Amino acid sequence: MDIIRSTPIADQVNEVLRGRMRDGVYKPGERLPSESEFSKQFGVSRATVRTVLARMEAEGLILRKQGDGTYINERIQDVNTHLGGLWEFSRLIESSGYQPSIKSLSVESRPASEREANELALQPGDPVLALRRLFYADRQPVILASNAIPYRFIDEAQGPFDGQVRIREFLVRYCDLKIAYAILDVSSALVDGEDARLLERAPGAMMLKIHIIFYDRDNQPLVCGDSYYDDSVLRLRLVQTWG
Amino acid sequence: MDIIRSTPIADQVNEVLRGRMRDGVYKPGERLPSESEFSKQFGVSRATVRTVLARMEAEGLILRKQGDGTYINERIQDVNTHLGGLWEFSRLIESSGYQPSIKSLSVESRPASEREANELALQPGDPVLALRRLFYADRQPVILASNAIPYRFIDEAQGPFDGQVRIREFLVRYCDLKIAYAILDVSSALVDGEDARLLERAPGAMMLKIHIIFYDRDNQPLVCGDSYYDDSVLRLRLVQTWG
DNA sequence: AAGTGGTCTAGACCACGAC
DNA sequence: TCGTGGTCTAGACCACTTA
Repeated sequence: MDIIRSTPIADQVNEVLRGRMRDGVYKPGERLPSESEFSKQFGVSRATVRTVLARMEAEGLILRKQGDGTYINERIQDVNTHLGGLWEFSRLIESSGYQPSIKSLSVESRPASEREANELALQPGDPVLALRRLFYADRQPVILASNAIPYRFIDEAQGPFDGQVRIREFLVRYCDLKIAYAILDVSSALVDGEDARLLERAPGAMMLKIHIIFYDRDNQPLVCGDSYYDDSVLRLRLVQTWG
Repeated sequence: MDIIRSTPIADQVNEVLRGRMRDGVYKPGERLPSESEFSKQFGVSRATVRTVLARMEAEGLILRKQGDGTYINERIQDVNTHLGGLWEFSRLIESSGYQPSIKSLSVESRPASEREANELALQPGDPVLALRRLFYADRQPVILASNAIPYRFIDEAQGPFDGQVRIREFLVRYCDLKIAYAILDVSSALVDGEDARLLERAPGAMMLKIHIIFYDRDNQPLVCGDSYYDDSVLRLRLVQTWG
């Protein structure tokens, strides 16, 4: 591997190891080289190797056993996601084996609802940019997402808005903002009327509803939104690990 | 603080800091002492302090800002859970402000269904211990959980079985097994008949369904199960963070 | 006994934010 | 400029598994 300064060494090692796992250099269920072996191989300290392995362990990709070794978790290989899957819809659709695409239904500026104002720390009636988007798995609509962003965040010089872009990228490109964390509420819900029609489901169909608010490092709310998620097509599969 | 060997220093520091947050020594939104300050204060290396803070950051409890400082995230204080909330039902109910209790509906040995056999790496018909439990928030039933454990895991000398115990503790006490990770599928579902009656909901009520399989470090499946979760009473609120 | 991951230290340098 | 968190190193010792 070529070590380049400027991007953290740990990230580079991370990429190389994930690449080797993808390419089958290390096979599912197999035992990996030891930490000191990696340390020699990459010319980095064992501590650095360990931060990389800790990250992979937290995602369930590997299993480490004291006194024994580190093994690739063959059950996580294909599909499964981290919590991120709950909202990184494109990646989720992709990992379920479909071709993801986004259709922008509407991009408009309007006054914030009371709930939006409350969640985004605005006054009711302050302008927000409202995005309404439909996510497709291959040709089938599977997720209907509605988001609101305080209009004052938006640098209009960057326009026109591309409604097909992911929220995270949207915030970077048009607002120069970075998400630090999100709070999600998961519930079940019925879809009706226009929503059902867009999702090509019968009125009264059961779906998962995900309400989400994104915040930045300064604890400023950036975006809020509701998504309806067709769990008859997409599986919502999560991994939970412990120390 | 009294430093005791035998439990890791990082865990002890962790406990002390969480205690101070609970007790209001550090208040929501407030800036914490610097890493080197903690390092001096506890007489441990900065690296140790950092592993503790990293853990808290991953749970969304604190926000760290380079060049500035570390702040307590006031939005996470009260209720919110980590992914663990999806299945550590007692803790979830508690954090929603209710008194949790568990009623054991049935504890029986029976042959594994085809699906169970598949998920637990058994032959169909191999015996499993089937637990059926109802979780209450105060006096209201909110979660109906059905789990199956391969019977060969169970050390009968430890019996009789206590159906009111949590799965994690059950595995430790009766099977000497430790959970390493779990894979969950979240979907929406209707409850009917007996299930609806137990949950005191009308037949055809909408609920969240959580299917889960637990594994140990050797990637051996330990338990599988289905849970119905009344999201009209309990909120399922998750936190997602990024590096 | 040898090798593995788990914990911890002391110290270095860097990037960034506030003053 | 100074203090903060972010990254990395080299080395030590321990606990555990396997042979």
